[in-house]
Amino acid sequence: MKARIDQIKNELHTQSYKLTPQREATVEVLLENEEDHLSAEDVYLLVKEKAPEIGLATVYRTLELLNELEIVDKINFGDGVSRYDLRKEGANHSHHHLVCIQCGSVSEIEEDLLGDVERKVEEEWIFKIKDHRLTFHGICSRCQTEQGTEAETPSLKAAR
Amino acid sequence: MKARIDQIKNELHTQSYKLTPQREATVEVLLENEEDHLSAEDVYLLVKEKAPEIGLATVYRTLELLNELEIVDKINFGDGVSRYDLRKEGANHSHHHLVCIQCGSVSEIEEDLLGDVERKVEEEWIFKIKDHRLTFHGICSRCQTEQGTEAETPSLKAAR
DNA sequence: GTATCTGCAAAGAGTTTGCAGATGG
DNA sequence: CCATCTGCAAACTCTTTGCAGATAC
Repeated sequence: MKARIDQIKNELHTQSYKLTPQREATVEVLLENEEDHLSAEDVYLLVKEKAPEIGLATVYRTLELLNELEIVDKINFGDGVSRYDLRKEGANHSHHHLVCIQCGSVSEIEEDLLGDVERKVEEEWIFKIKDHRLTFHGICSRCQTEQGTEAETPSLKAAR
Repeated sequence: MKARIDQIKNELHTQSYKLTPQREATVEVLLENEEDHLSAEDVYLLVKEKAPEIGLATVYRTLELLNELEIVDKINFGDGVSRYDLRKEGANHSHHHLVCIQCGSVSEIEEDLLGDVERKVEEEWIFKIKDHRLTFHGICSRCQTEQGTEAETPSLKAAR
């Protein structure tokens, strides 16, 4: 994790972006919550704990920047907010997501499931694939056993 | 198409929703533009040609209703707008999309490519899949040949 | 030193909602 | 008839932007 943060700092340097404390704190928050698909607001609140003077606009600007540098993926689960998901080191494809329509939890699948599918699409539709988004909506294992559990992740409003 | 519209009307009836001229016009527009991934605004402008008195709010309400009845899918390609995509007759899974990052065009893949993948996910992650969203981002066949074509679909702002 | 970055507040875009009047069944 | 639906405008939410002062390099 130490290594990863230095790597990101380095990436900023190389592209001659300044490494401000705000950007540093934002990256730290993203690393500390890698599993969590945070919205800009979520990130803002967490960064505020480290750097109380930060403004929401700066968080948006930083996330935007990190998205352009392909350090995070901006994703969207159909509720009204963008979420920001750290790319795995060296990954050039976004990973997949399982969104539970009962409790709202989101989990990740690292494994690349689309190798065969992509080969087929590139060939049959003559489409040069650069990235993909794959999300499954359904019932997570916990909700399948624990009947009738209510929303656990209030920040994820039900996809309308 | 005549059949499909009656089927949708029937669906509304069955659920005891009223069949107003506004709803009828909206459904017609969706059917006439099945290929087009219209935004609410797009739908509004098209419906206005048939029924000039309609309000944008009604379009939103109708699209929302059709989404709940699973007649349309509300989808999101990462630009700021929701798009509404008519489900194919009898389809219980959303189809797939190819979004060109050069010209912004969106095309569809009807074929279900995810059979094997879904079986694997359900088994290994113990996740009961109800629906999926699969979008590929890349270069469409036309842009691969015609070098440097500019945005053709101005309504699809580049995903930020 | 100075181009870049920041916080703030205001603006913008998309979507939702409250309400009073209209209307489909 | 009357519950549901509509148009309008205002409200709301998320995100972006303009600006003047601050700061990394």
